[in-house]
Amino acid sequence: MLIFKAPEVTVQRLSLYLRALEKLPNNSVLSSKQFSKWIGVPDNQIRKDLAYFGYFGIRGRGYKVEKLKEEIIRILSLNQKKELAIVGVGKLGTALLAYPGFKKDKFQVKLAFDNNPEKIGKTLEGVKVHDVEKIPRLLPRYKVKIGIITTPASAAQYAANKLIEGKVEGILNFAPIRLITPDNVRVKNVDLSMLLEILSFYLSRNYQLDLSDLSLARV
Amino acid sequence: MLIFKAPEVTVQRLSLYLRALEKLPNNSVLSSKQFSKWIGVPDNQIRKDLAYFGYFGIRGRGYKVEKLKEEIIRILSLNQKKELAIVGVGKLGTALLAYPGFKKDKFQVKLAFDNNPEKIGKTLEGVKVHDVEKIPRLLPRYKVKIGIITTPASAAQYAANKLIEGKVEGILNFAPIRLITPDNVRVKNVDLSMLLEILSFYLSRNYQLDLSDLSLARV
DNA sequence: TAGATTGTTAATCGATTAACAATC
DNA sequence: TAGATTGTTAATCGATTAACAATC
Repeated sequence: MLIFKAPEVTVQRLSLYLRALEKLPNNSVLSSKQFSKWIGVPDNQIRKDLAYFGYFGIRGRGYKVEKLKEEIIRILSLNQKKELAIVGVGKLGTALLAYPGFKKDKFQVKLAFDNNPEKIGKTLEGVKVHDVEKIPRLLPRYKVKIGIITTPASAAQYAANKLIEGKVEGILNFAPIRLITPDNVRVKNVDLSMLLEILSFYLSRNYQLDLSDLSLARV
Repeated sequence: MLIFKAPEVTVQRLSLYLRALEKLPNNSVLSSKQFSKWIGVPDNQIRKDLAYFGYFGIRGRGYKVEKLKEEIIRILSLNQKKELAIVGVGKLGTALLAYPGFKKDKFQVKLAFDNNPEKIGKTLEGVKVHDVEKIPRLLPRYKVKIGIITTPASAAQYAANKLIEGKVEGILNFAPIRLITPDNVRVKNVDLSMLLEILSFYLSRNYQLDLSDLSLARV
């Protein structure tokens, strides 16, 4: 079946749907309308998002929770475990090593790297810290396809280059810098100071104009 | 002057522009074309983003770096220091307490909260940990307008409610849950497992179809 | 002045929302 | 069958990109 490529926001929402579905009993059935009301995403958007990948519902009835979960898991390819490597075990990197949000059954940090000789060889949160130079050699051995960069900005591009040499296909980047990567390596940035600056922008801005449905605002 | 409300992506890029501009000498002048080449954002988009807020350039010449920096700082209201509070001092919260990306001159964590009696009263990274129940009382005293939530998902909405009672206007949420907040409280989510799931989706998907400029893909 | 580049309007693109035929 | 809800097409909305008059 030929379909249009789904936009990334759709993939994002699939992840959201899955998380919600996991709170429901397997044998229940859910209409997009009910689902919409619960998670706050329009029902037609839910149906559209799913339609990019196939038809999973029953007309007149809704979606079987178990079936839908399975399908989303398959679409996101969460049926096989994903091994992770973290580069840069400062405070943030070390915290992420043991982050409970990375559910052990789906994502697991297998390798940690740093360039600080005092850290190399140590074991943090049960993960041994290696020299960054070893990234290209160790990654394939541990089947790591996703790297997490928690180095300072100055070291991030170098870390990315090593990860790319190690044949990762995805990078989660916490360093405040735009990485340069080949097209087949997807990067998701977590740019904390940018996020704070966005919040700063909206502080004390008056939303009354928005609420009145005017799209004009006075500077 | 009346202008259309700028979209959030524009605010996001302003933050990016500022970071880049800070690497240039104050007295230099930069055209949008040069800037574009450097940061990889189309020149007309740069001009459009800036035009939401005024006209800062010189026709035929470009933008004075110093002036542009000042304007963006003003737009993002980064000219006054922003105090932060962190709720939940587990590993991630503690790491963020000392996060160097929160430049001390712009953003500073003033308060930390937890509900664990063993942590309350301790001082971590130079910040004293208080009982979450004290959030509404302490926040105004420290002029905190932005809260960071690093609790488990199960405690996040309660933390958010307390922050809202304490009159925050922005929340940076690391818990994997969609918070419910009033319209005047902006939330930015950092959803690490969602980000990993997005990366997982794109793993091993072949981009050849994209590159050939077909927008059709075979499932 | 001639060349360059801004600020802004118009055209395009892509995602969201609305609407409804298909069908359980 | 009648009512409900999917899957999908069409309309709308909003952001990006293209184009260019204004002007340094």
